[in-house]
Amino acid sequence: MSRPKPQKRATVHDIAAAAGVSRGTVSRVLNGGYVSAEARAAIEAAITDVGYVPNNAARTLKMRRSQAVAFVALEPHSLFLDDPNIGAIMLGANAALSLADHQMVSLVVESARDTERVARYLSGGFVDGAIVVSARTRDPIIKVIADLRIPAAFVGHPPELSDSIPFVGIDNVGSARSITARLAASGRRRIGMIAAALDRDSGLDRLTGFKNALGTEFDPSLVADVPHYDYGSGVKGMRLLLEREPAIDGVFAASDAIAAGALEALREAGRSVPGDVGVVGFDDSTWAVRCQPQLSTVHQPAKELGSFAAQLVLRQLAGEQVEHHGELLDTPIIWRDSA
Amino acid sequence: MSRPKPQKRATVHDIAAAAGVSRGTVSRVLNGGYVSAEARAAIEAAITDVGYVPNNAARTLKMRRSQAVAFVALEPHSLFLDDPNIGAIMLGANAALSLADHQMVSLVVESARDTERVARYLSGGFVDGAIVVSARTRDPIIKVIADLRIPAAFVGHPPELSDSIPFVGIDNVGSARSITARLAASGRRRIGMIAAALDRDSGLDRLTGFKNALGTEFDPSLVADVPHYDYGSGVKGMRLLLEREPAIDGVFAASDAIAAGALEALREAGRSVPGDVGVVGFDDSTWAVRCQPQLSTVHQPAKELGSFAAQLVLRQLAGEQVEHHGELLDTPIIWRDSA
DNA sequence: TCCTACTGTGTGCACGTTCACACAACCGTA
DNA sequence: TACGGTTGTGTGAACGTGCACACAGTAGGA
Repeated sequence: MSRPKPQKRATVHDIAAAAGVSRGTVSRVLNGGYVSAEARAAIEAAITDVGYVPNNAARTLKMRRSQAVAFVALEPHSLFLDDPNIGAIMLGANAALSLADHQMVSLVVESARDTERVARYLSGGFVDGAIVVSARTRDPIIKVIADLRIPAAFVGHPPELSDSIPFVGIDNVGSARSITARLAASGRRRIGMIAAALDRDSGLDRLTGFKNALGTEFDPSLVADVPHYDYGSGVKGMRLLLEREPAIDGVFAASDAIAAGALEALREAGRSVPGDVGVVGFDDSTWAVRCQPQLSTVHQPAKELGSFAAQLVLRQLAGEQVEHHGELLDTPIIWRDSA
Repeated sequence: MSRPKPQKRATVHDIAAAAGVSRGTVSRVLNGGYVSAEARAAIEAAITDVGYVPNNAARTLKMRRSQAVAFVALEPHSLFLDDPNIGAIMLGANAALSLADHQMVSLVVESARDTERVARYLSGGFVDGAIVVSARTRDPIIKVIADLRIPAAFVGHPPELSDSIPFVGIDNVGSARSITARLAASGRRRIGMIAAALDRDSGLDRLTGFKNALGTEFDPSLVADVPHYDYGSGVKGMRLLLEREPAIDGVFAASDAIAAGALEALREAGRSVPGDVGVVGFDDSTWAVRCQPQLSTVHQPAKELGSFAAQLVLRQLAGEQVEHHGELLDTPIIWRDSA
């Protein structure tokens, strides 16, 4: 296997030689310390002259600090292609890390092969901490991260074995209960739910909140269980509900994408929204305002989630002892036209 | 500023001591070489015993290879929130790099501050190469990458100063021409375009293709110029076109998101699609099948673009001399219901 | 004059890894 | 017996950086 040429690059030694000083003085120019004006000038000239850039690998090795934090995205297929929130979470995290002069590097885990490689990457000293998004309870990477004892934070409900790792999320149970209650308060009698991702806490919690809101009126036959938070699942779920209960007049969809699909199925069945059926979603993603009619939904503060998770990691990096029970951000209900 | 505890981790020295051998032998177990069965067994036992993981920073420093490739996303706001393609491109690149046992780390550039920090990261030896997506011609990071002489590849049309950097893209001019021609062939007389992102080559090229297809029939007043590839721009652009030419009967939208917005504006104006107006989009993103009616559009092979760009970088990493004029992938036209 | 404080500079070492080299057994053959 | 090849192991150096330390010169005060 042919290796490429080493691509020789300037080091502190080279600029030291060029400026006629020692490596130590160069280091002091770069990192602060007592340096005479003429030495500083000569060194800075030499630096721009040879186009010197510090070698991060060496610096990291010595300092045990890489100034980088990983953003680990699990199940990226559904995440990147169906869930518009992930982008906002990333941007929020990036902004917060950027302010603290840290680099965010995002890692995509889509296969077992990836899990192993990412674990190697995380443990290898390239990053100081990790933000983990959308972890299924059973994902092996979680145990890896817990074992590494690397400063970390979860976005979303924490998996059970992560009691040592802080998290930030939203109150899925409470939010689902609130919006369902509001839907019921608008006079709807037969309210169903299209529940998704019941293998994840977010999915389970939204279902629980729905049950709580309806209390004794809850009818299990009015819950359609679909695998994903996506549009296609919404179409299928709504068709199923209409088949089971033609008199249905209210639907809580577990995500905006699902709600959009439900609207399509309702249109197909000749029902008007919100006239015949009231529909509410979850996320307040870009889906919500694209639909006809626009969706009433639960606002998920995606950017803030990313930003808060980044803070959690940064605080641990600063040596602070972070309380581990996590934080839930507010989720205001946005009432539009679909219910 | 308090630094966190060094978090002492096992090194080759530790396992060497635990197994009663020298560091060299441990290295040989890890990287291959002549090792006796009993030494190997003792070392492997010690490794799992202390939970040893190699330090990548040290390895990178010595080897001058990090086995990581950066995925640089410029303008992430519009990219992550409006353009569903970026996710697919990322996944394609990740899959290809994963197969070659490389780690993809994606970097988000959203401000000047980011540019500088990412430049430092790229040049600091943490990555062996870079894939750059959606580069505006004028983005400063491009010059940085060119100057670094790091193996790189662009997704999309290459900016002018990147003649030393290979790229993979699609034939925006040809694709736009083809789908416009097909729209014209279906009997439409007054065909307009909602053109977007004219500060990017993709945007300019799609407009050029549109002009080419219409030839002498091209009417500049039927081009609405909007800033972004997003839904809102589509709504505004279509309203503008309807105002300028009420008799318009065909529209080429520069993206599916724009086309979706155009459908909304047309619905609002009481026009039927495809009855009164035929609409075609570009990208074949998830938008295309969410719309009512579903969009006729140009399929953009997003996953393949990512994968191909990764190959370009990997080939350079393997020492291969890559031809620099780039490659254009096929973009079949998908004809659905909107025209 | 001597001591202390401050400014400025050079040298050695360590971070954890890989690799080249030296060397030591062992085996088969001349 | 002596030689060369194979298998197996240990040692030293180097990758590029930052920091502790040593040291030199100057200035001010006792």
